[in-house]
Amino acid sequence: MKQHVVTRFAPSPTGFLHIGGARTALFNWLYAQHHNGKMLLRLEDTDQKRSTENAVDTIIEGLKWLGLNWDGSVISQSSRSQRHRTIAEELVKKDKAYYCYTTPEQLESMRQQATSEGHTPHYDRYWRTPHCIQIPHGIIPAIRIKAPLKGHTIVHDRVQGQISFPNKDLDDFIILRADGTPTYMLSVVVDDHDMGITHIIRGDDHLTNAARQKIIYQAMDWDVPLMAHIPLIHGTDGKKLSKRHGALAIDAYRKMGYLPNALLNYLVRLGWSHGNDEIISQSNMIKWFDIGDINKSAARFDFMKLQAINSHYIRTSNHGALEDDILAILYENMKDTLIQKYQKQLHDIIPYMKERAKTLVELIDGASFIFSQRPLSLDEKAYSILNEDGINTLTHLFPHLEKSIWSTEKLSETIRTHAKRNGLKLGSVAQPLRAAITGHAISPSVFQVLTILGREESLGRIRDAMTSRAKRKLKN
RNA sequence: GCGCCCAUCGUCUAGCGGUUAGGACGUUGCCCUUUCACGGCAGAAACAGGAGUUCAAUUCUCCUUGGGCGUACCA
Repeated sequence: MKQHVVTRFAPSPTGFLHIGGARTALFNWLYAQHHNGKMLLRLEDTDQKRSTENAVDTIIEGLKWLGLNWDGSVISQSSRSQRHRTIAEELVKKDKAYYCYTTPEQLESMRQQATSEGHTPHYDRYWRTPHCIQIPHGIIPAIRIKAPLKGHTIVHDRVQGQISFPNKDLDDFIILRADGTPTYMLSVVVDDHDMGITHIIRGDDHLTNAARQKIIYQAMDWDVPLMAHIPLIHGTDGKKLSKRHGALAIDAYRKMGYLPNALLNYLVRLGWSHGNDEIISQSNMIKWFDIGDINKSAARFDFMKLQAINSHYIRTSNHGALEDDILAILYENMKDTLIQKYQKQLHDIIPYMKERAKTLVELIDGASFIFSQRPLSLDEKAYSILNEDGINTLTHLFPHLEKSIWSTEKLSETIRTHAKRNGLKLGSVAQPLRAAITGHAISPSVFQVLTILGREESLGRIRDAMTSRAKRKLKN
C-alpha cells in the first residue's frame, strides 16, 4: 500500500516568518498537496528564553495570508518535553546515551583552548566511559548521546544525494540539558517520529543536523523519514539573507503591496522549476511539484523579479479581490471617512491602474489624485507642463469641455476635435489637462480620469490650474 | 581550523555526452501610443579555472578557486 505523505513545517518562534521560512513552508505544503497528504505545523520552542508569543502570531498570520494551510492543530514542542525526557532516559537505559557532569564553564574553556591551538573543538567524551564514573556532588548532569566513534553516518537526501559524515566529527551532542529540558536535536526526532512525519523538507542549514538526528533514530531503532534539504535563499550579494535583502516578515510584503499568490509564484521558482514555466497557477504548482526537481544551489533574492511577477498578478486578478486588498492597505494608512467618500471613484479607477502598477502601494499611489483636495499641489513635472503655453491650451479648451457631454467617449471626441482644429497634437492638450486634473505628468487616460472624477470636480481642478498655478507650492 | 554542500547570461533558471547553449527578470534599440504602463519586434549578455575519461564534454571524475552551511546545555 502506498505510504501516506505527512510533511511538517517546523519554525522556531524566535523570530518572524521570513521569506526563507515561507518557501520551506510552501515546499512542504506543495509536496503534501501533490500527494494528497498532510502538512503539520509545529513550533520549535524548546528554547523558551528566546521564543516569543509575538513571533508565534506573526508566523501563523503569515502562513494564513499566504494560504498555506496546515492540518490539525498547531503543536508546541515545549508541551511535549515530558515525552522527550522519557526518551532521553530510555536512551540512557539502553546504553545509547549517558549522563555528563562536565559543566558549561568547563566546556567553554575546553573550546577556547582547542580553537586557540587550532583544532576542532570537541567534547572529550570523559563521561562516556563507565570507568570514570565518580559522580561529583552538586552537579546536575546533562544527557549526551553516544555517537558512534568510527565510520560514517550516511544521510540519504532526496535533494542532496547520499552525504557521508565522518562520525568522529559528529560529537556526543547533548540531548537533554541539565535543567531537564530537551535540546532541539532530541525533540525534532521524537516529535517527527510521534507525529508520523514521512518527509522532512527543510533548509539545508540542517544538513549536518540530519546526520546527528539519524544517530538518534538509530539508537531508538526508529525509521528515518525521507529527507529533503532545500538550498537556502541568499541576499542579492550572495551573502546570508538580511533585512536589507528581503528577510522581512511576510507581513511586510503585504504592506508593500505584494499579492500572496505572486509571492508564492516567485518563491516556488527559487530552487525549483518546471521547464520554462514562469507564471504557474497554484493548481499547476501542486500538479507539477516534485522534490526531484529541486536545485542544489542557493538562490539570490531578487526584488525586480518579484515585482515583475507581482505586476502580472495584479493585472490579472479580478477587480473585487483587488479592491478588498487595496482597501485593507488604505484603512491602515488613511482616514476612514476619506476612503468612504471616494470609494466609488477608487472602484472605478482600479481597472485602469492595475494595468500599470507593480505593487498595490504603487497602484494606490497612482490613484491618489482621487483623494486630493482642491487646489491640487503639483509635482515638479506637472508644474512645468502647466507653463504659459499649457495654461493657454487649457483656457482654449475649457469652454468646449463645459459644453461637452460628460462621458469618456464624448470627452475624447471633444478633446480630439479641439486639438485637430487648432493644429495641436493630442499630447500637447492631454498633458496640461492631465497635470491639471491629477497634479502629475503620469496617469491613466485623461478621458477616463475626467469621467471618474466627474464634471464638477474636473472643471474645478482645471479652473484652479488656470488661475492659481503660480501660487501653488511644489510638492516635494 | 575541521566537516559537509554548491558553481550555466547581472539575477532566477532549462539542459540530464553531440544544441546556432533555450526561457524569464533586468538591460539596450525600435514599433504601438495622449503620459505611464501593457503589448510586439530586435539586440547585448553565461557554461569559474585546470587536469583527466571519451570519437565527443556545459553535462562524468579529480584538483584549484570562489561562495554557503555546520561545528552550542540555539534552533
